[in-house]
Amino acid sequence: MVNESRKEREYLYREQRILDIARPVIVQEGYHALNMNRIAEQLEYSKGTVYNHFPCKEEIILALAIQTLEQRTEMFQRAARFVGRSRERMQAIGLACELFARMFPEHFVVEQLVRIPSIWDKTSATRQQQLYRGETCCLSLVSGIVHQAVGAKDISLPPGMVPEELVFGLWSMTFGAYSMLATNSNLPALGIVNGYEAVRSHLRHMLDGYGWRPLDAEHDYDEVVHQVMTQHFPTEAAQIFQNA
Amino acid sequence: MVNESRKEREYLYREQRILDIARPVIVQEGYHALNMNRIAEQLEYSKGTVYNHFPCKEEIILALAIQTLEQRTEMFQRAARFVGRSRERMQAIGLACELFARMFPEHFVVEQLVRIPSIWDKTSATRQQQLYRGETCCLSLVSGIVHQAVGAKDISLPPGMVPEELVFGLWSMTFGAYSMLATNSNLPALGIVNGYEAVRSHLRHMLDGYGWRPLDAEHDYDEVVHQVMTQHFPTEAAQIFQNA
DNA sequence: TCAATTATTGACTAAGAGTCAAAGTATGTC
DNA sequence: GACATACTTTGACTCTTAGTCAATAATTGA
Repeated sequence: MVNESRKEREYLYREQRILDIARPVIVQEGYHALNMNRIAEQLEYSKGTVYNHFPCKEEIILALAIQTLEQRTEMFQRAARFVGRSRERMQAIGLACELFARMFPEHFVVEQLVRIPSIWDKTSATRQQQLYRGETCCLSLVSGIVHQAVGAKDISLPPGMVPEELVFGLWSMTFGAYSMLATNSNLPALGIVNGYEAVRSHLRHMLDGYGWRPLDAEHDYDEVVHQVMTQHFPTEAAQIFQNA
Repeated sequence: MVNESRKEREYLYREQRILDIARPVIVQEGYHALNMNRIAEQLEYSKGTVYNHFPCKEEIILALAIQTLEQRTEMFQRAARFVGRSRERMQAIGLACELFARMFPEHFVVEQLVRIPSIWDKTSATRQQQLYRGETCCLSLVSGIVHQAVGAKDISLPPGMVPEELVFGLWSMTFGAYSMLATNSNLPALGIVNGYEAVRSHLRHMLDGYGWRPLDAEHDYDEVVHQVMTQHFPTEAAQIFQNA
């Protein structure tokens, strides 16, 4: 049984290596540059062996998306540990989200790729479920904070709106903005110079619009950001804001 | 010269036919189902002739994106003609945006496709410029309304924020939400039942958060929507809201 | 030691993007 | 109407790459 687990470990290690080979290729040279011959060559195994791990190219893309989503979830979990009022905790999530987007801008490219129907449809239901579970986990974490807010009467949602739909709004805004920042080189010409700052402002104003207490003007959220950063994301923050 | 222009007309007509053939294939069967042999066959011309029109497959995708963007711009222009206070006119744009998204949900799939770096990089600078011009036109239309609002003191933007950055927020939210609605089949399971309604609410609350007067509570924006719909989008509204 | 099981290989097939020399068509001139 | 010139269309061809699978190699357990 010791051998069995050694083999298993080696198998998983090789699977990880395939992803480690694929990611920089996709990120730096694009989807078309990613081909199975090349992966096999770099892996120093034959193509058939690569196909033992992943039944098709698309499955590798999905595996990459799942991996970054797990990173993201881990960062969200860390942020959610912040002890404070509901909106302070949401601010912590907002910071985690921005740090994640700046550390892994390619995530949004891979995420866009994997959603292309002709790619998605080729992947296995098992891995699709895995991505969905990751998404669900991430969303529940955030909607949990909204539930806390509703419970504490820090916010009162419009009639008919559930916490998940509020999270959908925050998610849409960040997904839309970070995707465009990653792929639309026209933005600077349009006058959008500091996209990340704009997103921060929009999220705050949106929550203000919903009347989530304490409002931006009633509280020093920059101080919260500072605390979360030093307490929960010291290395990440140093990496991202070194030049700022 | 009459002959010359007849030939030109025929050429443009055939170009349009290529796009008309390509669009349903991409929408219904996906990117991979779109191949040049098939287009040539349906066009009843040879592959070489198709290549005379478009130097590569990717260029067709970009041409499709430009076409829908033109549709969108036309609808935005119609909405912007609404005479009223700045936020009423923005509400008109919001309606146009939703109608567009519901009439052409595939636009967001094509838009996502065209931004994939390995697709984008194969297209000609000329057509890229064309898409950028379309975007610029659409965005200017909307930021014009924000300028009107600032001028009329209906809104006062936070220090350092330009009107274009506010529009970037609205754009991110709608692009993100409509893209996910078009490609993420996990949303209902997550509790997001009526995405379009949620987006409407988020946009209103975000503008409220920025203090754009008259606030949602101070004015009957549903009445504005009704007016814009009957005055500027009678057929579209009938088509979309027939069952609502 | 050896049979059975499991893993690896890479030549092979299939499909589709993109090319280009040859064939076909239109136009203008005498 | 005959012919030269310019432009258009064609589809067989090459090339790349996804995916397969019978043959080969390695591992395991008795």
